[in-house]
Amino acid sequence: MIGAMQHQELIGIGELAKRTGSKVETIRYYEHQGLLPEPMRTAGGHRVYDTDGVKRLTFIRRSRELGFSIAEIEQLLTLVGHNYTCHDIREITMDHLETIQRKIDDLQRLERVLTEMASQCSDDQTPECPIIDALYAQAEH
Amino acid sequence: MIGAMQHQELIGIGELAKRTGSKVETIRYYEHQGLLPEPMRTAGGHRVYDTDGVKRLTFIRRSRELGFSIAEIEQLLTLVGHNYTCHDIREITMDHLETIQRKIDDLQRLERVLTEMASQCSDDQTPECPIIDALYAQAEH
DNA sequence: ATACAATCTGTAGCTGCTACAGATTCAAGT
DNA sequence: ACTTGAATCTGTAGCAGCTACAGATTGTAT
Repeated sequence: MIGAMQHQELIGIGELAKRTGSKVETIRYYEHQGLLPEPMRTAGGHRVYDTDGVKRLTFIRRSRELGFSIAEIEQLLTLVGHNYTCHDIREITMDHLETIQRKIDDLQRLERVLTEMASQCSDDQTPECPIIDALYAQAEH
Repeated sequence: MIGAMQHQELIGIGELAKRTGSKVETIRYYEHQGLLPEPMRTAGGHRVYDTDGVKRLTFIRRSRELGFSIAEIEQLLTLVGHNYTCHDIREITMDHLETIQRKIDDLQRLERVLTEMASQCSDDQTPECPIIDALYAQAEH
């Protein structure tokens, strides 16, 4: 098959930002971090993107929304670019899930302690406050 | 009553760090941020702390462990130094609780989505992966 | 041709530390 | 008194993940 050159729509960074729900500065930041490859440029030096750029940035943004770190996204993208298996991807995802679950646990512990402390407050106009007392107390552990 | 000068134990920054479970650099950071007042110094310029220093830093560390931000701790300490009521303190605490609960909600939403995605994985050696498909998909909202 | 928007690079700021480097200073031992 | 070696000093840079400028240039529409 002789490569049938397809017409690619070319867009600027502003349009890319709009289509992916990013900010222009964020796109440049990802490029600087190596998540996005250096794009083509106009004669004047403005960045030009094609459909691949939109796809890749969509991937990045979706991953960020799911809380993946830049480093994790780099892993995912490297895998996707080379030879990946569903197993590999699932493993990264499960690691990430564990991180999230640990954070949830930590926050829920804080929530319990703070709720307990606030419940002991009289909530009135006196300067006697169990919260302050607790904060000054040596942490016993 | 003639002021009975009490003997105050004086300690260096290393000892203060040990007693409060902080790092030396963190203490200097808090000082720079205005959370800790500038302490006395030895002739040579080393910081010297007394019991008040220990108390205040304990307060800060306990607050940080409960997830209060530097700004919130500043508020708390200002209130404590002036005329505070239990109500004031409780209000800051409840605000903080809401922030934490919002974070928990966000993380639990992530957890659900990621778990769902991972559950659809075949987890085998093929390069067909629902997670990757989902990440490339335009977020529909 | 000209106006105005978009983009360019580079740097600094945010949060809460942590980790250096290179220069003192302190405390203990001899 | 002298000499180590540990502690401390100041100042700066780094981490994550952006965001927000400033000041210069380019693109586009009329």
